[in-house]
Amino acid sequence: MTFARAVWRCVRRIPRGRVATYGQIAALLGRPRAARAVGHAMHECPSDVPWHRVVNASGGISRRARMESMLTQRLLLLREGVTLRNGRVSLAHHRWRPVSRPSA
DNA sequence: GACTTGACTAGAC
DNA sequence: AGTCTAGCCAAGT
Repeated sequence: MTFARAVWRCVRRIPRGRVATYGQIAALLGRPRAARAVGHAMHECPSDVPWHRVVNASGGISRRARMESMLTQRLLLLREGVTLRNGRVSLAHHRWRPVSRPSA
């Protein structure tokens, strides 16, 4: 099992209308310092992964090569009822809080 | 196995 | 609050 697969599995658990940060995903997988690697994994995620529900620690949409991807992410989030202010999600209100953790 | 590349972050200005 | 910097980690060369 590659780290990337573990990331995708975790992201698939994020419910509609909720978001998680790269660092949060990393922590859930037992690798609190691997936020950057999570981003790397998201770069090549399968279509069944709700990648748009992953934002950076500031609640914003991280920069990437194709700006189109950023716009799409904003659209998908709005469609799910996630409100953005100044291009940022209010993590206090929309952050996903899983009940159980996959690793320990 | 060393080196490079990012959809990252916390801390310092 | 915005910008910069130094660590961070997995993947692909």
